[in-house]
Amino acid sequence: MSRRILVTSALPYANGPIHIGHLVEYIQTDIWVRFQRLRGNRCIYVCADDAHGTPIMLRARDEGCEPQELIDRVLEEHRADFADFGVEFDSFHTTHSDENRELSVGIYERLREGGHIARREITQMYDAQAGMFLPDRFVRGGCPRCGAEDQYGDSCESCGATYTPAELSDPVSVVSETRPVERESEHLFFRLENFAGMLRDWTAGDRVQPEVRNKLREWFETGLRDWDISRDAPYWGFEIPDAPGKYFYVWLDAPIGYMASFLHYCGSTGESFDAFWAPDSDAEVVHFIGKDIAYFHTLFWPAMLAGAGYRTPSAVWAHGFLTVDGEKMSKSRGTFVSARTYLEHLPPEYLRYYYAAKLGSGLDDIDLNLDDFVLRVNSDLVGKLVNIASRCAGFVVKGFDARLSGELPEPELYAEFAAAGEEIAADYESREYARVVRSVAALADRANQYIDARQPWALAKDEATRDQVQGICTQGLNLFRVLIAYLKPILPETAARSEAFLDCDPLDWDSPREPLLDHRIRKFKPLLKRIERGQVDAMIEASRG
RNA sequence: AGGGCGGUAGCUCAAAGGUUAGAGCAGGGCGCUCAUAACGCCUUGGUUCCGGGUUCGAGUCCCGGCCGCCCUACCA
Repeated sequence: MSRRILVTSALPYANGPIHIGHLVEYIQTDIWVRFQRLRGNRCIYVCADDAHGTPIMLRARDEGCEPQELIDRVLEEHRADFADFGVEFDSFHTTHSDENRELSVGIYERLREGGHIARREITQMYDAQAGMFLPDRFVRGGCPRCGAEDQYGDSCESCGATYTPAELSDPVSVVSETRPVERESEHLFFRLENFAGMLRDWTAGDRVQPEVRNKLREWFETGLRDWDISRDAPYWGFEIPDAPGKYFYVWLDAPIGYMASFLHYCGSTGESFDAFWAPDSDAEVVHFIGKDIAYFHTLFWPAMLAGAGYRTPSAVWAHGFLTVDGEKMSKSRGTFVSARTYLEHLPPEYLRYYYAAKLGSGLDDIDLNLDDFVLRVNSDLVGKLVNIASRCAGFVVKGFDARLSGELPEPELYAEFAAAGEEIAADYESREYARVVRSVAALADRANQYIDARQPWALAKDEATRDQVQGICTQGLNLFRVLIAYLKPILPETAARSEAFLDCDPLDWDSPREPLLDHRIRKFKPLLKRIERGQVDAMIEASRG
């Protein structure tokens, strides 16, 4: 019986372009989604732009436009970037949508009715010049403990002290560059403590990774505090129905955006929303996120869902960050590469492949080593994998009218390749893509060894042995076909070109069971091009700023 | 500062406490010529970050350092 799975990636913030750091997550998720579909599972992949919050409001103000114009423009850019990287969403929506407003208000009201919302006065920094309350991060000043200059209003990057913005020496609003004042305001809070028991149970299983579970223990031990979910006008977001002039904090409606995007999908396809979100749903809901936002997704989010009468997620899977040549991405070093800039210099599948070659199931950061990237892609994909097809195709096309033989000379070898699919599938399922890539590369080596040992080029020269060449190349091409099937979640375009070359049905996970025999293939055209270090250098140069 | 995670060959990564720590790539040598200078065979390369400890046995477990990343609830 096939599974029904709703998959999400974290919502990119709608105030800037997608970059190669973001893409780790979307590529990781897309690979998993494509794998599930190839296995015959029903897998729906949704995402959205995170289109609310102070930074978007201020950015629009800076650009002299309405927030709506900004987020509309960014939405189109994001959609194009993802599409060009082969990230195949069923729905890429926006949190500033009717669906999200309806769901956010609904969840809020249910939480309120359940006694999970509290109101109380807090003191916050206020920028009189700009006429707005300031998030802690929008106040900068000297650290009260170590004296470091120009620190955020909530903590010091230099000594690690945590404090309130009022404690800073010489606090300055980053909005107006003036000194902010303290002002009282009533805020709404989500009473997370009400869900302490539920959350302990929920996080105890394998819904979260062991590293995250360790992390959560800390939160439980220090006690769950109320979560401030309102912001005062002016704020770009949804106004709270029973609190005029107050808006939902962007992080309240952001995860609800997952549901909203799915609801949007339901609207256009007739899929049942409740089948996935009702408390008794037997469908799976899986969130892919970065390790930095684990607590939003493993504390607030499941608690909100439980409190509002929805099902909780089946799993929340966090990944690490991207470094480039061992360091944080940096504009001055040119390693802060946008998705678009990458696409102007290199094919998207190479990045998909390289990320896959680095990704495991844990939270470790992954490194894009630019030298390694060039060598690895050229060696694995062109030198090993595509080479198998390239070296066999000519013999079959020229010598045998492009026709594959009626049987395999070494069915046992083929069976070994086909049998490897089980372990590879388990690795995809558990997000151990680096293991997938290693397994396939090892099989590609064996395929090349096979061809090397049989020496079809020598046999072709002798009339007595010429007939063996067709079988050997048929064997080689079938081994190639199996490997392409295994890599199809990572390299969808290459897989499509390979299917066209082999003139076979679209490959799925069961395709390797039956080899392609007594069948006409097409003329071979290079499936992938080798890359040169110069292309990477040009990309880095174009990203330097 | 506290907490979490990590540190293994030039590079990228593997190794349920158990042979002499392994692969791929890069480097060196040989072979081959079907293939996008692709492929095959052989080969160099290690104080497993440092210092202690537990154990018959430690890359792995414990303690203390160093380095990197993340979190610390109002950046998103």
